[in-house]
Amino acid sequence: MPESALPYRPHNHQNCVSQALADATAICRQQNARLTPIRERVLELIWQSHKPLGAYDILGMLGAEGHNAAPPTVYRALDFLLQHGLVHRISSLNSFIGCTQAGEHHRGMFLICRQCGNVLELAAPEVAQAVESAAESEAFLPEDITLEIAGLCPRCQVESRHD
Amino acid sequence: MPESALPYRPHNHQNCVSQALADATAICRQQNARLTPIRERVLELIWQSHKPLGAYDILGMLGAEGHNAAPPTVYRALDFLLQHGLVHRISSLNSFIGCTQAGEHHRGMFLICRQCGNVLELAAPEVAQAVESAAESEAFLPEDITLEIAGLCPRCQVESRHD
DNA sequence: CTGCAAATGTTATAATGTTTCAAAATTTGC
DNA sequence: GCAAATTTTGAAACATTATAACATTTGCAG
Ligand SMILES: [Zn+2]
Ligand SMILES: [Zn+2]
Ligand SMILES: [Zn+2]
Ligand SMILES: [Zn+2]
Repeated sequence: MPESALPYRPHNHQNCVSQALADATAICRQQNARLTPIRERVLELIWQSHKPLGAYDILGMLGAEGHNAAPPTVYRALDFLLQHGLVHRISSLNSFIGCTQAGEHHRGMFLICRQCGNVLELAAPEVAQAVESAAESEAFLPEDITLEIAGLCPRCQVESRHD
Repeated sequence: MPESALPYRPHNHQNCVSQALADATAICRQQNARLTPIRERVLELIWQSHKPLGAYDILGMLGAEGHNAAPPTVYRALDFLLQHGLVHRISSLNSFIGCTQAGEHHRGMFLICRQCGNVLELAAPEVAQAVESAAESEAFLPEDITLEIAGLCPRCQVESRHD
């Protein structure tokens, strides 16, 4: 059993945030995209934790800090961040999470703890490979893969045995 | 390249419907569950094609045939059908599709054509295996797998080359 | 028949996401 | 620098998807 992955144990999360923002800045510069204040702030809010946020959660947070935004503001920022591979959308939760592999070409796979709500993004190339070969066996041309695993993270498994 | 799977080519679709309804009847009897007229009708509507239907599509169809139902009626029927493994929910589309392997224990994988809208459900045990072993490598206990592949079906690939 | 539990009806409301048009900011060509 | 073009943001209304709460009906066991 591996050392527990970041979301599931205490860590200096400020590092996660700073790193994500620095990466985003670099990626946007490289792609000639504008990481405007709103977009950056939304990204930062999403990175507040390893739990996904809904668009209206973000909207509420922006409101609480005085920036009275309407839904399109948030959805546009999210679209931008999705477009540039800085966040992922978790379909099964209607929510959004920071990408831990921004910049790299990848197909995310998400381990979602139903207990604590934390999400771990895995690269899982062998899964992507299996998916692609299954699709190919049906002559299907895959473009976008949604792969979300709900279950119990290591920590919450332990806790659930303490009852 | 395999023979094109059912959704992507002409076939006697009435067979699909009858089979699905017969299976549902058998499964419900076996599980002591009541396949009431509304539930059966919703299942039949979903099976009208191999394209997923939204809850409000179903609601509209029920309305058109004189049964003036409200949203909870449809969502309750859908919950029942989900519970008993007779339909699947496609998270990325907020819609529902008939299960082609009702009764068998399985984790569905869905190939969704973005052009024609048809959905093919695959068993893909080797993908499930890869997913489970990736989860295990993180000491994660998977319970529910959402695996939806959007792309182009064989037919629509051919058509898109005719432009 | 009677009483209980499951299923359905009904109304209202919550949560999520989009369209549209106007205003402001930023970039581009000169 | 400056005007035009483009991108971004603001704002209001609206559309879609889903649930809560409570009343009523139905099916069934005793
Ligand atoms: Zn962190
Ligand atoms: Zn957990
Ligand atoms: Zn068919
Ligand atoms: Zn197609």
